[in-house]
Amino acid sequence: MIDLKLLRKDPQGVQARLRTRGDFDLGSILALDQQQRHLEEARSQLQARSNQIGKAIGDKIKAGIAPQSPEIETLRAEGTQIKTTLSELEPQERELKAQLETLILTLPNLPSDSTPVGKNEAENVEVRRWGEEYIPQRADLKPHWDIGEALGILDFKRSVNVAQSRFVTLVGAGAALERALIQFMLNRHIQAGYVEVMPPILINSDSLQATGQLPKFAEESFKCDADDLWLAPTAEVPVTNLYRDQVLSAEELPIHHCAYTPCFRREAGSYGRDTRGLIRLHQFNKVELVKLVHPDTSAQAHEALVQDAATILEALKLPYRVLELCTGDLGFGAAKCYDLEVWLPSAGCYREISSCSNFGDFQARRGNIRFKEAGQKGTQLVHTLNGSGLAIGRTMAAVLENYQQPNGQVRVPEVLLPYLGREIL
RNA sequence: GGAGAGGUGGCCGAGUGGUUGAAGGCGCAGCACUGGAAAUGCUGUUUAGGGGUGACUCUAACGAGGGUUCGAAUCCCUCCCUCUCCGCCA
Repeated sequence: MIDLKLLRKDPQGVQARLRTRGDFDLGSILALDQQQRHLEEARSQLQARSNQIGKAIGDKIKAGIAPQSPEIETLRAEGTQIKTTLSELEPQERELKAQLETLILTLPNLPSDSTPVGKNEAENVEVRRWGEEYIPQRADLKPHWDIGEALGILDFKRSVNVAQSRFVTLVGAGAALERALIQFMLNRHIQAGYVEVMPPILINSDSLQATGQLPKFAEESFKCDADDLWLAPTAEVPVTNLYRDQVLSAEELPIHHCAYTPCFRREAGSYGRDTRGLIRLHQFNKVELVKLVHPDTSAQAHEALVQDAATILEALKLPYRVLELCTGDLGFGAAKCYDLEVWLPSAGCYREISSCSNFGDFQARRGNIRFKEAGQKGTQLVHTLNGSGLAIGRTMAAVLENYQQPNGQVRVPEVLLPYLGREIL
């Protein structure tokens, strides 16, 4: 959620920064805000008088004046009068506030000053590449689904029986590889200082609203209607929401978490895309990195987060590149975002495997996640960041494709040997 | 699923209609004491919104929403959540 005070103070400035992401109607928000404040002023003045009356009656009764005396009856009558007026103003104000909230919740975050301006993904900026010497140089490279099915470790067909299309069953070495990847990544991150958490993955609506998936992207998540709970689309949601409505002390920051969870996405609106393989499934595993930090350190924390995710790809010797997303391609809540894209030889291109975002105070304001500096008055909003470290299914795809051998076998990346206990899949 | 208890400030915890924004404690900050510290003593310390350049000021908030009343943390209703015991179950 963007800062309403900032919007009030500098509407042009906010408008200009938002325009780099699309068209948004700030005028009606400002108008509602002004109306609401007028009402609030009128209402609070009435309440002040009402409080006076209440106190005066109390004092008089205490002083021994009879409760039924005309003096008190007059005050009582005025009190009743005020109450009638208030009972009209209050619902109006509440309604305005609700409208205002609805509108402001649908506004995306302001891009950071350093985010390149651009219309869409074509204008993202490539920051660097790594590992081109590891790119397989052969003509007969197969896509990972062919490799996996031939080895009998990926079963898409029978998964349709069990669920739907866009689900997979991992068999034998496939399941073992998935587990190994999870374990390997978590161990790395824990070593780097992240505290592992295993959060609930059925989550409530407040949580989704705090991190920005609601109200705008309800159709992207699976919902258990009977219980008013949702399947987490990413561990970002439950992990960040561990701190919702809390006041942390400054010394508790920074908070670094890593988490393995399954993730569930409806992938509405991407029906034709990536229909085969592990790239776009309704259910997939992911190791996520989440940080809550002091605002002064969030930029560095972001760079470090990207590097922590990239380290995994380097350890697996998977070629990748780093993109900085332009304003037009930025996720809803992100102020700044780097994508890591891994090399997929069968497609001959890089595909997203991690998205590392700095949300600034956007999520913290929605989720009311604050911290207090010892000895200072008031509270401040934390900055939240997160990134995949990494998406397991896509990593598996990259491993199968980059490590495939001419005879159809797949070599196991060196760093996974201790986890898998075999050199060949 | 059945029975009961409860939701109060950063935390613990009092408080059943009128200076209760809320006792007390912890924590935190300042001061005193000390060579320095600990201990101790004193003082201060909620958040959010509005108005004002500012000192400051108004309002709201004791799980949420409604009701009674001139006045509600306190009484009534509805909902949500947590805990304990029993049952069932991975």
